[in-house]
Amino acid sequence: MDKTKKERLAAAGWRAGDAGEFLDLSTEEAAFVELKLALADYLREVRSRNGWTQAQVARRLGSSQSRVAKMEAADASVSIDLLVKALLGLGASRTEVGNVIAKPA
Amino acid sequence: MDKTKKERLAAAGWRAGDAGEFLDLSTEEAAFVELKLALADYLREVRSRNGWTQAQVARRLGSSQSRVAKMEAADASVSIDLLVKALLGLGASRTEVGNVIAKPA
DNA sequence: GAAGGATATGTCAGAATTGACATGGCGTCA
DNA sequence: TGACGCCATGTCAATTCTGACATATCCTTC
Repeated sequence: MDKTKKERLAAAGWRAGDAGEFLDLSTEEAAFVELKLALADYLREVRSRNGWTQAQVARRLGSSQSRVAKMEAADASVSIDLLVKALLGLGASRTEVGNVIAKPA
Repeated sequence: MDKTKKERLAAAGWRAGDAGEFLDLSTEEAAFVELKLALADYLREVRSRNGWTQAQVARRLGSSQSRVAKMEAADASVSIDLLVKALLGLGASRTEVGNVIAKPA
């Protein structure tokens, strides 16, 4: 199973329980994917909490609706850098970002 | 002042106090750089705590000594993804990474 | 069930990141 | 002084990421 497929699957429906349950993710790979999912989920939460559309968020960040959708889906083409920059750009603090990453879902 | 120069300066000697003191970093840019510096510093700490050389760490991570040096220097060519993967690869937990990011230096 | 707004997915050219190599600097030891 | 180990910096080809566009899928509301 290639890396793309793994991230795709993980991003798709494996937020219940540990990602990498019967996927062949090493523990570090699983931790990485989970960390990314946590940020993606939080991004969506911040957006909906403020009643924004993906297009509005995209405008704020100087990006596009499709990329915001991919961010929220933790798509394989989205980096942690992008997610962190997006959260900071929407007003989240460094501490807030850290807590999202640290907290076990 | 361009982005590269800013990160370079910040990475060089501005860990005392807030980066972006008299640099023209916006608050989000400053938060991003500080976050990156925190991870870089922690990487160096983990390495020295274990008594490893940069070359040894590089071997463990499947990278090179020069890239590890750049990671620890929070070089502009280093992504947060790379820093996070490095820390996880050296045995740090997701929570540990989150705490490093969250803690106000 | 057509229309419209919102979100999802595929693709791609341009930009950014990465491992590797070369080389330079620094401290230590003989 | 020279040799050696460790860290820093510059460069670059290959890979990966990103914004943008096109298009598809969902929901509501009428």
